[in-house]
Amino acid sequence: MAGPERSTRDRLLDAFETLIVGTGTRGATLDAVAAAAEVSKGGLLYHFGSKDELVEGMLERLRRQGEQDVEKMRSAPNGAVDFYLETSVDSGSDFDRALIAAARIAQENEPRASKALADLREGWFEVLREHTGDESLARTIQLIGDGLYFDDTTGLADANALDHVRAVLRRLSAL
Amino acid sequence: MAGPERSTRDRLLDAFETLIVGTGTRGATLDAVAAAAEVSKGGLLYHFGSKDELVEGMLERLRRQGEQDVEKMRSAPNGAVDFYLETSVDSGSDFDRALIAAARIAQENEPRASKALADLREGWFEVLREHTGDESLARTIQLIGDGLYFDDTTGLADANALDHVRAVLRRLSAL
DNA sequence: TTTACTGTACCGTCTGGACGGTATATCTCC
DNA sequence: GGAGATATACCGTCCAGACGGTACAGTAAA
Repeated sequence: MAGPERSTRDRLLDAFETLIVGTGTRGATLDAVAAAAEVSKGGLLYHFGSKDELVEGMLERLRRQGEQDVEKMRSAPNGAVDFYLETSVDSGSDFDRALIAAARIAQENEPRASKALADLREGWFEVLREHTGDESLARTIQLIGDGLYFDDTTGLADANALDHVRAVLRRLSAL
Repeated sequence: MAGPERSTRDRLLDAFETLIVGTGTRGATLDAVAAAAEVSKGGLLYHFGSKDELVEGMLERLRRQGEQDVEKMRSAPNGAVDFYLETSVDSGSDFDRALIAAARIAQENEPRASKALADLREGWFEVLREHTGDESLARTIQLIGDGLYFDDTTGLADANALDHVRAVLRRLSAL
């Protein structure tokens, strides 16, 4: 374990997200989060005074990760559209995990989580519109990305989905 | 209240779904479901011996509703594709509610819910492929539908989304 | 001395579920 | 036809355990 020495705070957020993704918010109890991060419950509550602060901390980190992702998307070698679609299927990255966790929380009627996701989506949309020069197409691509994400996180994944989408987009751009 | 006399069983399932959709599975406690259905907790447990049986009952009803929906889609006057897209945004129907509730449960690592949804999606896909004669396009349309659903249930809805999709599809069919 | 924890003990509330009871309708045997 | 048995559809209470959170004494390192 000579890794990059992840801070306890980050390990707690990692554990929180992983539990939410794996078992839903029900499974992400304070005890479970502390145990998964190999920290005592007292230790968890030292960093995050309540479950709500844990959520807040997670969303804050997501926003930072999101800004970086939009940057990467903007300068992706194979183009923004392909970058967006490719990263819409869960690759298991930290960012994917944070995104799925936030979506789960958003569905529980948490306006802060919905807001964070909406802001992120706006960032992606801007880049998609710039690169396609077409609002309708940009929105449609974003919906396809959402669909890929949804399927992935609901156990409905289809390995060939991305190829089908690419085929259709190729036909469109041939116009 | 001269209505069609919904059975207690159905009212319990209605309440269960409504609570899941509104507040996530956390909010759908036995007490809350019983109260919402205006039945005592004992009464609930008479019809569904455990929370698991409540889930089972819900999925069973969803399967029946799903079969009917595929029938309707098959013979929709404006075509199957438009029917599918239009019913992918939450109209507040019983079927929509059941579908959203099932998706929530599926995300909690419940293989039975994932299976029920996957079967349903297969039914829709068959019809989409028949009507488009194109597997890639059918899959892509299905992804767009999933995206519409996801956005709707995550508080990210965009009123014009459907119009943008229609515009893109029109361009495609012009080929 | 401050920071970053560990560990244990505890509290009030909520949760799933068990259980005993009740009202009413239907069926059974004489 | 009347007495009793049985089934159906519930009600309301109780309990053990889990949960979020508090409190606090101790520790090891910088």
